[in-house]
Amino acid sequence: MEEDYCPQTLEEQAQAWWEEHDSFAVTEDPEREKFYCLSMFPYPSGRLHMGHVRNYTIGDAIARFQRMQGRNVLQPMGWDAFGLPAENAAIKHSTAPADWTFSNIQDMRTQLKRLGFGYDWHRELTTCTPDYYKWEQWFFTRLYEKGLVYRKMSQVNWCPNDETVLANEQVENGRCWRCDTPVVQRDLPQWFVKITDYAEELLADLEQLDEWPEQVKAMQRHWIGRSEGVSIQFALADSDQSLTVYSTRPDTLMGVSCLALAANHPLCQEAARHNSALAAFIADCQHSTTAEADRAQQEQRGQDTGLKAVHPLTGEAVPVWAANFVLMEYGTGAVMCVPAHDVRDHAFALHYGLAMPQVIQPSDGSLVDLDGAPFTADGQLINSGSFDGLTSAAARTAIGDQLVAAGKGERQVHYRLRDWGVSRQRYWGAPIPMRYLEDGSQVPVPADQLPVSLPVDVSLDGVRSPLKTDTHWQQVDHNGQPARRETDTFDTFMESSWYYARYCSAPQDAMLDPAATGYWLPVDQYIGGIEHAVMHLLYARFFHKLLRDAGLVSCDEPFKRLLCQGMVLADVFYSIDEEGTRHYHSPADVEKQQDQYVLRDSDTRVQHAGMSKMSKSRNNGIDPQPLIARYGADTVRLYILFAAPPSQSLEWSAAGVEGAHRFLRRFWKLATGPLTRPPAAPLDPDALTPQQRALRRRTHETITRVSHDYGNRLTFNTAIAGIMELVRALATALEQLDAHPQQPALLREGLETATLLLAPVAPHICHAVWQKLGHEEGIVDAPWPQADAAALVQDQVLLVVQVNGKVRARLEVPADASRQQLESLARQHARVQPFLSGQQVHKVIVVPGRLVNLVVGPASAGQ
RNA sequence: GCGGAUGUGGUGGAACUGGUAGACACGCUGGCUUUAGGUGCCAGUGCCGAGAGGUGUGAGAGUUCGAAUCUCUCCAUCCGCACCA
Repeated sequence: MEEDYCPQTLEEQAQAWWEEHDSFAVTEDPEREKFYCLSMFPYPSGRLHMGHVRNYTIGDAIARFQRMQGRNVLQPMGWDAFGLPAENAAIKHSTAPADWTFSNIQDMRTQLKRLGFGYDWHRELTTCTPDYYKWEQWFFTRLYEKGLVYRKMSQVNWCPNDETVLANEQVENGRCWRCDTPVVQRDLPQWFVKITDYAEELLADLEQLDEWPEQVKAMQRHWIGRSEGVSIQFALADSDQSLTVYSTRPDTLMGVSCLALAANHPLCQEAARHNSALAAFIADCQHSTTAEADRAQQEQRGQDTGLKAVHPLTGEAVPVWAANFVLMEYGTGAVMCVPAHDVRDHAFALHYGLAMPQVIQPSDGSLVDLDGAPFTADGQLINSGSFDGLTSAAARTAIGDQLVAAGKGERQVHYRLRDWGVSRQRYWGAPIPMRYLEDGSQVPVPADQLPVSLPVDVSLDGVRSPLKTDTHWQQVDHNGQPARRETDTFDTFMESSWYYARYCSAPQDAMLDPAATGYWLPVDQYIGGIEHAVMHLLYARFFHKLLRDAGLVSCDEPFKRLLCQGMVLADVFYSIDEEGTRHYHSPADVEKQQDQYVLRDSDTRVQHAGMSKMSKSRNNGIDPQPLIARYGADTVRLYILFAAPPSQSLEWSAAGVEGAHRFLRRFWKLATGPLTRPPAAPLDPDALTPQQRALRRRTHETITRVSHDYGNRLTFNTAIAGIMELVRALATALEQLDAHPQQPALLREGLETATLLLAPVAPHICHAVWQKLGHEEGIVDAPWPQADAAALVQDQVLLVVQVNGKVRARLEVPADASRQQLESLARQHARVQPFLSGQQVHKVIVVPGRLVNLVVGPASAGQ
């Protein structure tokens, strides 16, 4: 009767069964409660890695669990198919990005199917196909007409040797990754979407998202960065121009020692024409990347422009500097420096010997040593003329009022959030649907001429986008006038901002079907990596509100509940060749010899660069395929969920996969043994022995625990541990199968329960077991087990007795014992007595059902 | 630099609400089974100690009858920082 556990055969059969029954195809059914379970779709990089496996296993387990709860579950899958790696691969392997991408999709789809994920493949979408990006282009032209899209100059990383734009990722230590040329910043006209118009709503609606992790909402709040302050005008001496700065600390206005401008601020550029030192400084500032993380770590540098501003309240002259830490893209490109009361300004002033007037003192009047550190807290004003003595808060009002009255200031709400730049100077993306007429004006492509298809039969020279060199493609007729196409493509965050809605239905003649989105949205459970906590999730929330305002969706937020899984980390190894280029090596090819890492089968030493998330660019993805081939999909799924709770990051190691597989073998052995025979006598809970009642309680406690872990906590590791305990208890009890007439039915109930509880995680083996237990219907549609309250009742509970907080005894006590009884049982216990002799009990803490703590001390006459 | 997180045995982790630290696994040690084995089963396994007991959750302080859990300072690692996705 028993047979060997053979996952390869069994998993193929289960998958064939699902395929045959089209088990995961769903349609809208207003009679049933819907559940939309969505995992972030992958970039088709070639092979799945363990990060994908983790993400999709979590999603599939949730989807299957919700389905067993009786819900109408939608779980789709697709491909975030535009992006930079396709261009790099195309250059490296001389293929077209489209061919490479579609071939990767084939491979990865096969891998996903091999893992047994229950997707409705009828809804599969691929963002690089015109039937998808057509609607994105259409929507962009609607936004343009609504005034939510504009074009302005913005900086990019530029390689002067290759004459091409570089992504931040393609800049290594300020140099081009291909030719090692120092990168410079360059201004290009680019398209922006006005996300700042929605800043307030994006911030306020975070309050609605009570099933999002607090940390993610905190990150989004900081990213949006709402602040209240005053914009202050400084006139320029000997000029009719003026400078505007924004400050949240107008109370420090009397402590301004200079204004600082971005190097590419127009006034700086102008001043540099007669100031060679300044011109040199500005040129030097161009040798920097646009990445804010890099800039923030650069040494602060500045240069006096020679210009003088006029303090708006005192009329005193204030020097104007150029500084590398001021961004033209952010705010007005100018800030006021108050070295005594701001950390960054303090460092800057120390470095350049600028004045550091103190205008705030601590409220308690204590002295501060400004040579050491600035005083950044609120306090009381000094050296501020008529404002002396005011608190910071009062001074912010008073100084603000005075500036407003004088017409030199305005109260403003500012956001750190900047408008979304969607232009990319790359080939492999959705063409931006705009045209330029000969008079220089810009027009959107008319709806009936969409999509603007991306030519796919191209070869890449490694540097320039084929769109930029194809003058034939660029020429287009616009209502009888010659026009030129926009050659930039969209940021790929555009595609990933609305795919979740397109899954609901993909009409040929519309972007979305409001009836379908009305039924399915919002997504009930969204699962993806914590690396997307801000950008993707904020852009998608923004896009959703745009869709709502266009009447295409009806809710305010796209994702009801969010699970951010922690990264799966792997070691990063690299070597550097004679030309100084860094090559990343897969951890699978590296082995440790003594204290060195070397490439397998060679003597080449490699450097270890710590651990990081699995990525194509660092070549540290771990392919699940060898593990699936050896152990089967169920083992891989079980292991990745068992290894850690989903939200925690996980340093990849295959140690322990064996244990997961061993458990499935044990489970299979239990399930295919004598318990496949239907029990002769039905279960009668009243006829059980105390020992049998204990086993039944364990079965039902496991139902409670696992249901809570799957449904509420999303901690699959603890759920699996619970199932393992139950299976072990059943296997032990199986030895007494014929000892009692109730035993077969009792064990049968336990086994069926374990099978149902394990099904969301290891669906193939559970599918097979369910059939062997005689069920006609697939376990995918079996109802989730319910705990029997009567089985959960305990009449004895464990009581812990502590003396001064240290555990001295454990004893079984009646569950309904009173506080007095518990205290007395504790005091009388033989193992407790020695710790009480000669001591006086000062205090007794009784926590019913848990513990008694006796607080004792020396018996003294005085007390 | 800024923002967010994490830190518990040799290893992954558990302890859900301030109340038994180390569940469940991996590994290791010993034993049994098997012609043999990389299979299966049983027992042990935080550290110190013969034991009684002591001690222990990154480091240091604090609150509490009681702290892995709360507060403060510090250290390390990971994620994000707007053109990787």
